[in-house]
Amino acid sequence: MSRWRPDARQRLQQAALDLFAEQGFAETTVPAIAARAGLTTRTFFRHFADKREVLFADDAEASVLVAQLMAGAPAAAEPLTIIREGLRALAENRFEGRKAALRHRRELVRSDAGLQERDLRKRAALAEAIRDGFLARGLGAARAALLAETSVTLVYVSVAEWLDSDDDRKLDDIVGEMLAALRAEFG
Amino acid sequence: MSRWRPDARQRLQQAALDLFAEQGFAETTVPAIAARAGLTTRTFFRHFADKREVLFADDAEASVLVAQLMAGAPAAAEPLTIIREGLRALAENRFEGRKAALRHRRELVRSDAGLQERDLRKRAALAEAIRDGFLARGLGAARAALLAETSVTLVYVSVAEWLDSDDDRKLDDIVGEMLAALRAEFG
DNA sequence: GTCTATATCGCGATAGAC
DNA sequence: GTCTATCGCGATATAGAC
Repeated sequence: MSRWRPDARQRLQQAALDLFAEQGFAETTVPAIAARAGLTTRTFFRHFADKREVLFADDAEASVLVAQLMAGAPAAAEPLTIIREGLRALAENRFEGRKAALRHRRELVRSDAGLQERDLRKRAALAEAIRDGFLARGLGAARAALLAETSVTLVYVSVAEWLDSDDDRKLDDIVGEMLAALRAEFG
Repeated sequence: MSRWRPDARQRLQQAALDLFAEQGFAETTVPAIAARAGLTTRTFFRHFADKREVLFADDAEASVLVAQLMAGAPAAAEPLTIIREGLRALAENRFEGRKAALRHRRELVRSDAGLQERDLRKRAALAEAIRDGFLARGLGAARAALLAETSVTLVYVSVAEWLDSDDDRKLDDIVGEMLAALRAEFG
């Protein structure tokens, strides 16, 4: 029997999400989150670097997934093929099936400038992971950066369209359309 | 004889830049900035929303410039033409001739996560300005977003290359190369 | 776990500008 | 007189140090 109830991190996360939903992000203090989880403020900051991070804690997994995919792709694979396959895996693993939760988070992020900045940082981190993957595959710096940034653009524009739409279109189908649109634009 | 020395905003900005250079961003407190400018902390926050904003205060002008350019372009102009012309104007107006200062700012931004986030937000604001410009020209939402994000990618990847290079290449020439590279990639 | 620095913002008063 | 910039004081929350 342990001194602490388990899953402190999860409880903090849940408490935070609940309070954000109830009273908004800015109006929710860290002590309030910690109290609801039955923990101290100090413990909160041991699990999350700051209040914003609660909302993006598991976004880092996307970068890890991307790194694995890119390292595992055949040596001869074309960059564009890698991107298409990678976006498919990303859509399937990290987005599909979470539409409602992602919509909800999007609203929260829209309500606070600080959250928007953190969101952008996660996006930038994903771009870096992709860029590093291409660098590791021997591409030049500029080309790797260009491909990485464009990949992330595809993800974000597609996800936005997907979250806006009420039909049952698959995210990955939208990604395909966006890629086609991009090629039409710059072909 | 006035009660206040004029240019409070400029003095605050200069004091901040000096102190950031001397002791770093995180180590510089707002009271210290205000004191060096001969003002109070409260006055600092009336001019700048937060400590980070001092470094990016005039980035908003880029969005204004973009909005003007896009509104002024001929109705029949192709999106890609508008982008090419816009990036040329942007390079000329906001980057060319400021290489040393921009390099210095980049170092500062690299040193602090909060500054990185703010930098990304300014980048996002530029993308929004471009997207809005295309929307106003009647393009669909997805197409406008795709073109805007790609434009900003071109700017940032080009600027990074430009700041890294020690030769005298013009930023706009690098932009041209990047656009060509992008077309080669997705053509 | 406790303590504390410092960012940030609200409020009322004041001093010149127009 | 009204308007705006500034000051001075204070309150609170974040975040990090000890």
